[in-house]
Order: sequence, then C-alpha cells, then structure tokens
Amino acid sequence: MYQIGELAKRLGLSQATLRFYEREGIIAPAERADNGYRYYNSLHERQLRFVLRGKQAGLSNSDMRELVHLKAHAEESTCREVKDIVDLKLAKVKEKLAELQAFERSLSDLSAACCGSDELATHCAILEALDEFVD
Amino acid sequence: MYQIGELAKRLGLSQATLRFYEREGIIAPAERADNGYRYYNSLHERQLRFVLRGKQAGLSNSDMRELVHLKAHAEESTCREVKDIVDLKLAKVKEKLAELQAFERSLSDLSAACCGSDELATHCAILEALDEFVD
DNA sequence: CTTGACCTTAAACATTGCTTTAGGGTTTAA
DNA sequence: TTAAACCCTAAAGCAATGTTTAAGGTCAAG
Repeated sequence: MYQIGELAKRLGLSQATLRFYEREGIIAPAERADNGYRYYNSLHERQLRFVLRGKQAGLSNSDMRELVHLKAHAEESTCREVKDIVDLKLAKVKEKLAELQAFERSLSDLSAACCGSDELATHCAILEALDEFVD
Repeated sequence: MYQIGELAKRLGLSQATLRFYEREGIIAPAERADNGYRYYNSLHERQLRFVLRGKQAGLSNSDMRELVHLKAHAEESTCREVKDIVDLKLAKVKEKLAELQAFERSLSDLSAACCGSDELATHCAILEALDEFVD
C-alpha cells in the first residue's frame, strides 16, 4: 500500500493526473485512510498501466473508461464491444491521417515554390499561391 | 457592397465565423454603415479566400493572421518570413503524422488480434494485450 | 404599425486532457 | 513546537476554433 505520490512517481504521472483520472471514472477510486489520503495497491497500478497502454495506442480517456469497465465486467461483455471501440478509433485515426497527409502535400508544395531568401515578399510564390489568380 | 449574410453564404461560412475572424485580427475589419452594419467588397472576399486556402493547407488561424499581415506589408517583408511559417507548420504536421501512424499500427494490431464476436470478453485478446502479461 | 428578415454586441459554452491555484489538513523528524 | 514534506478539495485556467445564447437595434413590405 502506498500513497499517491509514490504511485505518481512510479508511473511518471502527476498526482493531479491520478486524481483527475479518478474523478473522470477512468480508474477505480483508491481506498481511503481515515485522514482521507488515497492508498493504492498493485491492482490499482496495474489498472493504470492498462490505461496508459491504451493511451499510447491512441485511445482517448473516454475510450479507456469504457475499456476499463468492459474489462472489469468481462463476464457480461463481449469481444465485439471491445473491438468496436478499437475499430471506431482506428477509423478516426485513418481519417485524421488522410487529412494530415493532404496538409503535408499542400505545405510541401507551397514551401518548394518559395525561395525563402531575403527577397521582398511582393512576389512570394507562397503568397501568390494562396491568393487568387485574378487574370 | 454586400452585407455579412451574403458574404457568409458565398464563402460557406457562418456570420459568427466572419465576426470571429475580424475580432481575431485574421482579416481586415469590414467597413461600417451608419447603422453599424458591416459592408464588404471584393477585396474583403479575396482576403477571406486567401485565409480559407491557407486553412485548407493546414495553416492555423494565427498562421493566417501573420500571413495576411505579411501580404499586406509585402514591401517590408521577405520570402524568408513567409516560408518560415509554412516550414514550421510542415514540421509540426510531419510530427503529428508520425504519431498518428504509430497509433494506426497499434490499433490495427489490436483489432487484428480480436475475433470481435459475441464471445465473452473474459479472454479478449485486446484486453489481454493492454493488460499486463503477468506470468 | 406590425411582421419577418436582416443586423449588432458581449459573454457563455463546447471539446479534450490535463495543470494550476487557493486554501487548508496531516505526519514526521529535529 | 515548528518546519518540511506529505496529503485533500473545489474551481479556475489553458490550448484552438469556433458556436450558441441573450438581448436588442434596423429595414422593407403590406
């Protein structure tokens, strides 16, 4: 059993983040001593690591809240429910990826068009490309 | 000369967004009639399209505020200043892209591991992968 | 003179994921 | 007993990009 400061240090999180996760229902509430202090054991730590791995994979806090719940009630839950969360996020990531790839191309094209020197910007190819080509 | 409602319609923006851009200093303030109404001309519209193209390329509001300023003062500005904005954003986009690609891989791997059926989640491969492999 | 369609503002709200602040108990060691 | 190092809460703040709400002028038509 250890206090929040130690758990925070072990996981590389701030104490405020741990309290935040608890408030958000992402992790199970810690046990409390009579003075109100939170006390944690290895199960809490394990649950936190579960959450951190999910976040590393790009899952959000609310995703992890759901997954933690499904895991805690695995007897009444299905693989489908679990996989749906992952697949939905995967679809969103792919969408975002496509958007960012489009940005990358646009920005590369703009950058390539411009000399980037001390020339006056009056004829800068970037500004011209973004402006209307009024004939 | 036309009012905000027409300009919004032409550009596919809301009136609130146009006012917001003006407040943020992203576009030049509209002219005002005696009743306080904003009035726009083709130059305003052109500047807005400039901003919208930049945003399509992934540039932020503050990027566009700067670019609009550089364009308006092109005589005292350099290509370098313009290109720096684009290149900085490009670098950020590439960073974000790398992060999202890592997410995509992680999520794909998770998804592939799980049957996604009505099976009980008690042995779900996703939950196991996120959990610790305690031997 | 009233109705509907315009327009105005300031300020609050929404989203995500925390961090920071303010104000205050508890514990331990010297 | 006092100082350092713990812990607690509620609430506000931040980042970015708008959207929504509340309250209220203006204008043209019938």
